[in-house]
Amino acid sequence: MIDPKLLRQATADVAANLARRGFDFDVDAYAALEERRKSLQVETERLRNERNASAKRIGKAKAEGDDVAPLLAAVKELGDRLESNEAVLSKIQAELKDIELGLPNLLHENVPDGQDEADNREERRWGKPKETGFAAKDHVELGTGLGMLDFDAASRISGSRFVVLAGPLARLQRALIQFMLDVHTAEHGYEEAYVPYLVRSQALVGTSNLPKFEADLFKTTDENPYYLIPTAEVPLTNLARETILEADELPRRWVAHTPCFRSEAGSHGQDTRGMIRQHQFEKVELVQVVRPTESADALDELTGHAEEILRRLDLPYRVVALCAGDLGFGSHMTYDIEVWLPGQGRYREISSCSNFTDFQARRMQARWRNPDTGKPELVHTLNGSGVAAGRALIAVMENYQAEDGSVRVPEVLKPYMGGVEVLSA
RNA sequence: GGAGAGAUGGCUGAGUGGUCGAAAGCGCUCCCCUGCUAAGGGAGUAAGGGUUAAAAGCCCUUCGAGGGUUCGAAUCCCUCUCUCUCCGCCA
Repeated sequence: MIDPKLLRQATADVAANLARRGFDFDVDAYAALEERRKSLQVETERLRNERNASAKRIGKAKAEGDDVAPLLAAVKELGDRLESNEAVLSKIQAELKDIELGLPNLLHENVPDGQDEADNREERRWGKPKETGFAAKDHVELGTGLGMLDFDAASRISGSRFVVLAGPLARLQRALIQFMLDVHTAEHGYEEAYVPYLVRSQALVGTSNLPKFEADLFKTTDENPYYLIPTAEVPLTNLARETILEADELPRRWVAHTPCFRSEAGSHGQDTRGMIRQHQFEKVELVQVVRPTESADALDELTGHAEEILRRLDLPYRVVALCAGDLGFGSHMTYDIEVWLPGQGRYREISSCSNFTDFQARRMQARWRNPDTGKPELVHTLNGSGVAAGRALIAVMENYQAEDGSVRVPEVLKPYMGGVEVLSA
């Protein structure tokens, strides 16, 4: 959520910033509603004050044994007026809240202009796509050739967009996850967490997946539903929910491996081949909760933590700054890391690192006590994939393939593979 | 799944219709005293919101959540959520 105060006072500036995303904010409708809210709230609070004062007088009169009947009559009419005012006010406040929850985050000034993926700005590249000397296979061909990747079995069990991994390939994914967790906890200062995979709607409102993106989520059917997490960002960021952290507790850094569940309604037709886009995939997620002044640096640092994983795996990648039109709803600034996939002959997203500033913190009332003011203030939250394990598996398969369809195990994963050094049929 | 108890400020915990945003303690901040770290004394210390250019001030809301009774609710009634204890079941 954008600061409601800022929204009121600088409505035009906010609208101009959001327009860079292609977001059309109806300023006049908002301003009219806000105007009504203001006059009605002032009046309602005045009536409440009157009512409270009367109630106090009655209490006092009673204590002194006076007749309270005339006082009671006077306050009756007040109550009716108050009631009708309150009803209208809460309706208007709910409408305003809906508007506020529907507004995306303000953009950082360094976010490039643009409408979609094609306008993202490349920041840097690491590693060079290797010359194989033969026609590189994609992960589907490699995996099915090894007999370790089975989409048919998955579809018989669960339908499309699921996969079954078998044997050493399943283990290779697990090795990737262990490796990433070890690096982030031992070297990058993250605390490992095990978190719920089913969450309540309020947790998703906190991270700004709800109310706007319900269609992307799986949910259970009862009247008080659980949602399956689309990313560990949801439970991890909500660890700071409704708390006031002391200054010396910041920054908080959490890492977790979880499965992620995405309905991805509307994405049909895209990436239908292979395991690029699945309803269920594994990911190691990094979350940071920091002081507001430190979030910009923290984003660079966090992105570097994710990059380090790819470097150690010796996977070529590039980093792009997402343009205004491609940026996620709650993000202030996002770097995507794209890994080289020889089978596709191009870079594909494997991590997305974002600074949410106070956007999520305001929704979940995640605060810290600023020693300068002594007052609780909103923290800034960040998250990034560190990295997506399913896609990392694809990248390893395609980048470490040999002409005969076998796949070498990357050096850093060998300790996790129980002696297996090559995956072969 | 069954039975019972509970949810109050950063924390512990009192409070069963008005003078309660809430005793006391801990913690924290400031001051005083004390010629050593210790100890003692005093004052202050919840959050959210409105009004304001901003602050001060004033006002509103909040004692798990939602609804109700009442002129007035932390306190009475209803529903829900969560926590704890015991039993059952289970990994």
